[in-house]
Amino acid sequence: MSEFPPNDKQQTLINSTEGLYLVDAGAGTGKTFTVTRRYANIIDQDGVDPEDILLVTFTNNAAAEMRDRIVTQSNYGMRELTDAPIQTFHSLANDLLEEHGHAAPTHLGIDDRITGSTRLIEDALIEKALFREFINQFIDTNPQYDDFFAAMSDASQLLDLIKELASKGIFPDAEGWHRDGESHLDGEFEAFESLFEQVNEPRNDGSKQSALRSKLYRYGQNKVYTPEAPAKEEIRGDGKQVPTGVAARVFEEDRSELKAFIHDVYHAYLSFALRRNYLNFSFLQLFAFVLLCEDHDVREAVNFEYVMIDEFQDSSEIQFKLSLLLAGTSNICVVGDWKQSIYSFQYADVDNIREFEGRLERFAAELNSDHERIEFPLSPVTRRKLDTNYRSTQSVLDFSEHALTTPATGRDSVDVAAIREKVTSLTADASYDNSVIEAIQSEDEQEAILAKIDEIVGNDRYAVEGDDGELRAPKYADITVLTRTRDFGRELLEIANQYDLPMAYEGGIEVFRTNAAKLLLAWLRILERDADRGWALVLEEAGCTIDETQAVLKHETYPEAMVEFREELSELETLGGVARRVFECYGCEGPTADVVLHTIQSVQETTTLTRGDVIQFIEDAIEAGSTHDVNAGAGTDSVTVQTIHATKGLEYPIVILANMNAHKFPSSGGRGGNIMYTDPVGLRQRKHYSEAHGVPYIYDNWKVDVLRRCLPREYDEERRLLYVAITRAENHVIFTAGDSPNTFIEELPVEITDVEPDLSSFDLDLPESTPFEVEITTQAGTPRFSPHTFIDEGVFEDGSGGRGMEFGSKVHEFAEASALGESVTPDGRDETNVQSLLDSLDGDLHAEKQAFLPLDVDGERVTISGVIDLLHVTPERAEIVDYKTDLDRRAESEYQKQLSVYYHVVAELYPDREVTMAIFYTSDGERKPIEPLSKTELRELVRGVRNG
DNA sequence: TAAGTAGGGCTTTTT
DNA sequence: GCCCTACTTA
Repeated sequence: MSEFPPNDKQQTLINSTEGLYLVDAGAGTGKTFTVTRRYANIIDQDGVDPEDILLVTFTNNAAAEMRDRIVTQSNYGMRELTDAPIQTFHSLANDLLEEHGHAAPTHLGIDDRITGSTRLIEDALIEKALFREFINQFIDTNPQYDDFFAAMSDASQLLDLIKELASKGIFPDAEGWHRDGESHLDGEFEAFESLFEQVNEPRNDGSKQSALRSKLYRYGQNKVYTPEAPAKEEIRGDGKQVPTGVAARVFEEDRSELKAFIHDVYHAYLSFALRRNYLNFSFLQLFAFVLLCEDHDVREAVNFEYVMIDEFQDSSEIQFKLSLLLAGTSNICVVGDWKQSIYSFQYADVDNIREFEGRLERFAAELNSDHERIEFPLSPVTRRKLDTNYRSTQSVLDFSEHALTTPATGRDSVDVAAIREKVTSLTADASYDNSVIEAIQSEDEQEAILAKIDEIVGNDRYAVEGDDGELRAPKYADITVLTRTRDFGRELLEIANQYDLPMAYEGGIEVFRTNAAKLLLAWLRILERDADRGWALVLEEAGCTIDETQAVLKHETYPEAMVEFREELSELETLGGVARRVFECYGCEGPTADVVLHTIQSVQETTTLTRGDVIQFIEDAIEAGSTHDVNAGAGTDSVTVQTIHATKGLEYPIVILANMNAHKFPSSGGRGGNIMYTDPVGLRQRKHYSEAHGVPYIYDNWKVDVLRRCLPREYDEERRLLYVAITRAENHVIFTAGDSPNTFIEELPVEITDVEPDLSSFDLDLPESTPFEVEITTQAGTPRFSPHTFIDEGVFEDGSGGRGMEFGSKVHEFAEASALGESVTPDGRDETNVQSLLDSLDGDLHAEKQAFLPLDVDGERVTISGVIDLLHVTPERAEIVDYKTDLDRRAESEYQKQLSVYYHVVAELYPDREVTMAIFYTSDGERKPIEPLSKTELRELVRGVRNG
């Protein structure tokens, strides 16, 4: 960035030191430069000391950089600024608690102290392990909450909820909730109702049902509701809209017990953490807030005369409130760019910057409700803009704006005019504009990326600006590959290594998703209980096909060398030793394996985990994709791969925006995952538990099912992510996609070119073979054709699939309910038919059974397999039932072929029974008998498939 | 021909 | 849970 001297707008801001400022500083507009200059300007005034100015950043790196730059721009030296409050919210909170906050927990009715030895738990996985320890203990000592835990699939999700509440400033105290916290848990009916009405508007001038009604057409499917749950027809109504009364009906619920439960878990966990002498990031801010809120002397003692907050779009609700408590005057300056707000999962709330004035008023009023805590005036707020971009060409800047208004899905409608109005367009400072903006698509996307990089390097078409300001041909180091997911980047890196293309991954790697960690997990599973899941992976690694693996698992004929290795491992005393031996055996070395080893050892040291717990820990780590920094020594001239989130603030001459594929880039917005969630619908539990007929049983909560459908999916943050990625580029932007380009890339004003990657000039360097040579001698290993293969080959028409599986699980559900003496209200056509079918049957039911039929075709052994929807066995008969909708009736003859595969298997299984087949139609409940084809006829079919 | 219904495939980011 | 696509219905 060449921004010397400051431009007019920067200079104005640098000079405006008194009063409230909201600064819209877009990408590459010299924000850091201006902020540090402003800081230098303030500090050079008479009577102002470094400790009077708070400068908040969001990363420690940013804080260090700010400090460096201030030193070069002010009369102060590094030594004088060492203790200056230029830091993150978290480290500020840490300092505050250390100095003044030992008694902070008492304000929440917790009789424990924060001490100098209180640790900060930074590793999310370690905290999760500690939380699990806590919650198990809590469950044991609080039997009154058994109902709640019974309805939860994973109690550790409560930790996410606690952290979310903490980020909003909702804390428990001894009696209830701190200050007005509880009101946020109740939700607001008006807010919910307006959401409800929005999604319940009929579309196409009233001729089309509302989005909500459309979504609810599957209400109750694969669900078991309590008998009081209204029928689908009642919920959906018979017009174009869901009846208005439904909004109130789903909202109204007595949540007092649920709130009490959450309160007690939350409060007990805070106590547990303090007792065990640790805090997490959230609790650091929580106690700092409580301290500043309740201890008026401390608050007044730490007040700052000037407050500056950088990257304000990344702040959370509690951080906004903390800022107000920390400010002693109205000299507050927040700097940020709403277009770059991409950290909502870290509780960043983009409305802090978008609705700045409104929130300022509201938060201050809340804080002043019982005591004058914010004493300075809240207006006027002066808005300022920085709009000269020193990074990119005008082409890149103009193009980047499209990202903010691009529909993310086929039906996503964007209010283009409204967004454009809020965007401050940037003007490029660059004197040239040579940008190439292009998109490529290939079945082998990763190879295509490597080929593209090879094409770019040394190519004047992609010229970049050199240190002397002249354009020159690009090097590897000029290129960065940005992806949304770490997965893709890691795989790309592996392939690049195979082709010897210089590439380095920057940022945290999901070390537990590497092969080394998966192998370790597999062997631990084998040691623990000979688990099939462990053996399967180990066998696969040794080169077994899926069929061979299945055969080995079934007969437990594990290869001798592997059994010996297991014995060897079982004699090792520590898990660290096991890990080391496994890695040694498979030749896993290097920094990644070291990190896995180190983490396993430290988990065992800090907690009291058994081997089974460690298995669970690794499973969590894989699932959570938890990352650890790995120092992979990269060469000097190499391509950088990183996630978009990791690149904020950085810039590269050439950006390759990869993996622009459907289901990859525009991912789930909205809210999901947690079983409990808040705002605007209040605290809810997804399932609830009830005692019926003395047998515990869990029902789905129909109200939550409806509520969730009222909360629309938002893609705004996805668009901003795309924007952030594009604005990293100084000169060129290249999008890449596989065979399913997403809507974004298709809607952006860039042409997509199909390419065939040519990597023939590279030397392919494949990894070594595995340590176990396995020879499997069973019938398995021959090609196996499933009915789906037939479909793929065009022998059967498409149209089979999910219904049968759904039917199978329905059968389980209903049968289980019936065994428990439950009465489940059949809801909808499918359920009614399942129920009537079950009523008409006696004997044994087998749902979702897989069958394999071996056939000799032209002297070769071929196995055909498939899933049986339902097998009904009585002493006399065995009936195969396939479940179809009316939709499929026309394909009856095709299903006859499929069912016949099962027929012969069942006939062999039950030689003394009469085997029959039937298709059960859901539309009218008709049960239609089907005649089986002979083996000869099936052989003919296989021949047809194989000969094309 | 537009609207409604059903089935298949997918599901992340980290101070 | 949601989007896309294929199919049915009025």
